[in-house]
Amino acid sequence: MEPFTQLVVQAIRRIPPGKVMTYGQIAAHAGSPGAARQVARLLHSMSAKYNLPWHRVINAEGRISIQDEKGRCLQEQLLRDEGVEMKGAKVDLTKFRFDPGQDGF
DNA sequence: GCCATGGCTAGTA
DNA sequence: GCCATGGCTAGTA
Repeated sequence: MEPFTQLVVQAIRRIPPGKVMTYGQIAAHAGSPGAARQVARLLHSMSAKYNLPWHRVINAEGRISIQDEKGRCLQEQLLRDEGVEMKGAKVDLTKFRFDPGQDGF
């Protein structure tokens, strides 16, 4: 596994329940700001295999990015179950964004 | 809503 | 070449 991939996986693993991170945030944290799309691709291809909390990753607008209807419902459900509120279709990032720097990692 | 970005992978030679 | 992004612009009300 490439170092970037490794760091992305690690970052996603560390998102605590009830918090979210954005694709761009994770990319930046893994040392490649601007590589947000790769994070999305990695999530898609590796979340099952590596048992990642994929549902805690959303886009910079605070929206669920997944296209498939079932998938997006599931993601929303999982987030709500953890206490992440959604107003409209959006998560309030000022409240629920996880910042690895500040939150003790 | 357009398009630059960039790490990865499938698929060819 | 792909893409579960993101940031900026044009164009409407």
